[in-house]
Amino acid sequence: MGRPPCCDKVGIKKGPWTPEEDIILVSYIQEHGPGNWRSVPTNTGLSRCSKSCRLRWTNYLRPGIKRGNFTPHEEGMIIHLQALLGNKWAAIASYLPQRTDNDIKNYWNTHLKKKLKKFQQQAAASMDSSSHNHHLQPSSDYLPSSKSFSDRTISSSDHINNSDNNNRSRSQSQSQSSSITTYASSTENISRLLEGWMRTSPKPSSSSSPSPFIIKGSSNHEENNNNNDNDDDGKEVLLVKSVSMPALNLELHHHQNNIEENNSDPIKLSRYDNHHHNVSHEEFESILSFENLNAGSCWDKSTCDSMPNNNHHKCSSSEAAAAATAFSQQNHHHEIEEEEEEDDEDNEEEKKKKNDRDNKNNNNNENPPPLSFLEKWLLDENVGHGDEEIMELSPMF
DNA sequence: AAATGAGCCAACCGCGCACAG
DNA sequence: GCTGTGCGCGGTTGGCTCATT
Repeated sequence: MGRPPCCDKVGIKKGPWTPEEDIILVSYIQEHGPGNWRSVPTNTGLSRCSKSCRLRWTNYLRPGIKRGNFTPHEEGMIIHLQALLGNKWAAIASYLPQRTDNDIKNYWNTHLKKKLKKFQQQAAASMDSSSHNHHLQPSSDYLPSSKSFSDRTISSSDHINNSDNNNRSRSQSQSQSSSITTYASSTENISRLLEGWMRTSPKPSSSSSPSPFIIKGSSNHEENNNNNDNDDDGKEVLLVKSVSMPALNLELHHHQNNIEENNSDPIKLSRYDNHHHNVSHEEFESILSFENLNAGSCWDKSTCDSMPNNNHHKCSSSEAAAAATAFSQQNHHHEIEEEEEEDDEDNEEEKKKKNDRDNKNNNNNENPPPLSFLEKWLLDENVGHGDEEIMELSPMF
């Protein structure tokens, strides 16, 4: 007996959603909360299958979604996490609460894959040349200068990246211009649509699915990144999140206090997380440790074998991991440079502290396990980038 | 001006997992 | 333990726009 279709194929509308459909869907979810998707088409009269409704909501209508350009930080996150987790877009998206897995996946496929490939080639070339010097320098060193990956890519192939950037901006303007004719590209419509009701607490769903919203106090942090226009006046803002546990079932001990202090937000362990990432804290720490990430030669098969799901593609190349690490570091470095102009003193202090930590972690094995590269990175981001609220929603960080 | 190619992204499809009965 | 149902995930596609020829 074959699996029955999720819904009757007959009479099911496909293709782009219309404003009317969106309004209907949003109104329904406002009233009943997300979930129970099966009943949505029936109760709303939408000629869409339940999956389509869910997808439309999660990828587009859901409030708090950030669209548009990915920041260098986000790029670095994605590349890094992709190297670690493979194409686990949902898991990666859990680290970037404002981005949908679909968005990240698209961005990876259309931008980052190319960038990384190019970067790998450059890294390989650099390694070749450096091999003549009989020793492999740290990844952050064998990369030329302090220029960011993006910058270096531009310098090496301006036309490509310019076109890429142009594409991004083009895509932006395209979205805006095409919104005249292509409704699906306009988030503003939805934002306005949602604005009215987002500030009212949605009724708790009668079903077992809790409301995905948490109310967050007004925050300046939102201003820069949230394109959703929900907090344009700095009032109380509702941020989305059914905060699913970040991909690996981590319990980062030094964040535990924060979790406990802020445990008013229930943590929803997704099924995915529970069943696809049963990796121990130690394993992940080990995998993420700065040493492992930093030295391409350490990113060997044995390390890969300890990875969840043992995805070969994500570990198939130590260069990939090294490139990803270097990319992240370069991005991070680039951001620090940018920050320096604004907040020089604070960053100096932070960098000193960071260096101290790094030195301690690298030199003293008797100390508690070092912060993973990712942790440090994220922590530094949180300190140095008050405007980046990427991890803010995740109690893990 | 028209044809073609490339890039982008929203949406679809199929599969697998969890859970209730 | 089995079956049906609902949901989530990752891969892929289709259609749109812009750039190039």
